Amino acid sequence: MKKAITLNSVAVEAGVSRATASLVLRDSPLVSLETRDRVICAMDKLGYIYNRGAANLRGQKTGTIGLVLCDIGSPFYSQLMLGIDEVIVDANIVAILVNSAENPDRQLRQIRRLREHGVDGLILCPAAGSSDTLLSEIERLHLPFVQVLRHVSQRNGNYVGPDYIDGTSLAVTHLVRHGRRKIAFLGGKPVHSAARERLDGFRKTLKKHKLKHDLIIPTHLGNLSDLGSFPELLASSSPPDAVVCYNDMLAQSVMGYLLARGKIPGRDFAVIGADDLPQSAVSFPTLTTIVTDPMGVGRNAARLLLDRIDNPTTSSTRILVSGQLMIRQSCGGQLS
Amino acid sequence: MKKAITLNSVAVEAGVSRATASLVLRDSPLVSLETRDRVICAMDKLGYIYNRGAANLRGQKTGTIGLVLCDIGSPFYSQLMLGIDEVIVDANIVAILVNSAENPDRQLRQIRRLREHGVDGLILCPAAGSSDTLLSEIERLHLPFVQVLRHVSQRNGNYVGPDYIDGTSLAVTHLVRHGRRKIAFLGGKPVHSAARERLDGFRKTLKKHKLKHDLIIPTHLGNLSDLGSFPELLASSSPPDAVVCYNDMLAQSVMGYLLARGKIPGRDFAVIGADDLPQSAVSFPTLTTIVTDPMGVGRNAARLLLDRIDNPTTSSTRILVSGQLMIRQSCGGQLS
DNA sequence: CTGTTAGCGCTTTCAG
DNA sequence: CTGAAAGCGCTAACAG
Repeated sequence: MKKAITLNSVAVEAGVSRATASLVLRDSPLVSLETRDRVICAMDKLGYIYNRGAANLRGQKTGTIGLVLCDIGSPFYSQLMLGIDEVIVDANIVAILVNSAENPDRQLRQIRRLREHGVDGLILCPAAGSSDTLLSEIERLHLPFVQVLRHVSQRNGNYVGPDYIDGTSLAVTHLVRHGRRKIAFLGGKPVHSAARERLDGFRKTLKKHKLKHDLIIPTHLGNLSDLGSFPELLASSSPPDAVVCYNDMLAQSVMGYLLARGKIPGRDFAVIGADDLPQSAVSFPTLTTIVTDPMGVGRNAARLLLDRIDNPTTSSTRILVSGQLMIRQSCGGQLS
Repeated sequence: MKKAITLNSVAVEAGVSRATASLVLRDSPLVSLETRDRVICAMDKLGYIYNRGAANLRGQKTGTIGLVLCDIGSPFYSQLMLGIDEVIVDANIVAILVNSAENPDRQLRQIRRLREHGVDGLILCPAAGSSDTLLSEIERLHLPFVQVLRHVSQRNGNYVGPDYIDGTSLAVTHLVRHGRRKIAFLGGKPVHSAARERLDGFRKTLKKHKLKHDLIIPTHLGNLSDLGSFPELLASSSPPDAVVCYNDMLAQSVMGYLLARGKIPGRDFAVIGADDLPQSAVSFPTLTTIVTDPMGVGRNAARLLLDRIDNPTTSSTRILVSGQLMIRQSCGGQLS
């Protein structure tokens, strides 16, 4: 390993002091043009690389944020990251990605690790089963944070997520308007706020229409081929005529299941998903879905976090990205 | 901002010197049990947080690696990250994720930024159109790196990727064996090695079977609804009877297109994808696909990088994760 | 087994 | 406009 090129060597090469070189680094207007040029030349010549680690030691901010997701394997989170990336890249900030894998212990370990690395803040999608002490844990670390998609507490902490209640409600209303009367909800147990809110919207709206609202079918969301008791229900003497799914992936799986049995979604049975993933626009049938705009959530979350990093004392904010329904063939749209 | 808790305050609290406390931090056996306990107690009591940034200033390694992807929005990359995460998490290493968005300039900027943050190495999926100076650029930064999925140069630099040539070849052979004679390739221009290798495997194998091998349809992969000239070709007087697609997402889109026109993939037309994404096992029809094992690629890449970080001088390694064909309904499998 | 002493590479007063 | 000097929090010899 050859000797590293430090700001000092640059300064020597340019014939100035280290302090002056440092000023050039940060585009300070206090340096003469001539000197600046000389320093910049020296940097190029030596192949100088700025050492942020050293700078961080003095300054407060590291220019990194932590991203704690519970399932980095899911396409939905990819979209979220895209939105986050879009805003942090302009702020010259970089994201450290860790995976809690829905495991609260691992989640905490990873958060601590992030803290050791000195991240300026955290975007966090709390693992299912996170205890409500999670937030105070993070606060004890003096880390600004914003929860996305799920929240641990109804009141505390910043939160950005889709309006699941409203979205699910829109979906149910749409189904009812299209004459569906026996509507099931497929997917997930109420293990976190995002699932609970969906179920709330589902029940509430069915109740409003005086319809049966207990057709809730849990599945293991990590496994797309798990449709829970849906097959049995479908084969029963009074099968449902529509299903709202936890997300698009599951909805696509249901559509596959129906098609394989000769039922055409959108004609014989209505299916609605949630998320509006790109593939939902090109499948057969195309999928009617609750738009949750993960990129938008990501953008908002990142912006909120950056703001909180600069103004740590501001009180908690919650941003609900309002949902809308993308109507396609699987319910309501024209089947070609 | 209250005074930060440093190792020094811990040492004072525990009544030892900073050096001793530092030893405790790193589980050195040179500290008496009794002292160790006292120090650990002090840490807990004070809520001490290890400052890696400061440690990095002395040591060589930061315990971070950079992950430079060209499209963090794609589900395929999610799987890759899952594999990488699996191995680095055990090594107590954390990944900084950046997105080149297929833009070589942005890619270089991001790599420089990672370097400033002191990453120990790089896992890099080179953006389409990366010039061959990219590798020397990175080497000049003294960064160990491994390319994944695509490579800039045939010979230089570590590389881990699926065996696209072989995989595509398997697909074509399978189609021929099932009586398909007019086989098209859908998706992508040969803008990077991963695309070129697919096309090579495609042409080579068709040639071997003495079949027409020029039915190559470029599409814009970022847009799933872009099927290029496929619709026209299908409507022409001598349409193809099978298509190998660049990836599963595109294959699903094609299947949607076919179904919407009353053609059943696997019966009237054969479709093969690539990647074996989870949804390909539950769609209708289920998708025959070239398994590229993104998680496996990720695992191998991460392992290779960690090895190269420890042994920087070792010569370049290339790992081809061999492909296989997952046979399902869209070609060869039983349509229920 | 524990303490002393130098730095790592940078920023930041404070004087020129 | 430029330089000198004092750290940021930690590790790594080297002495005790």
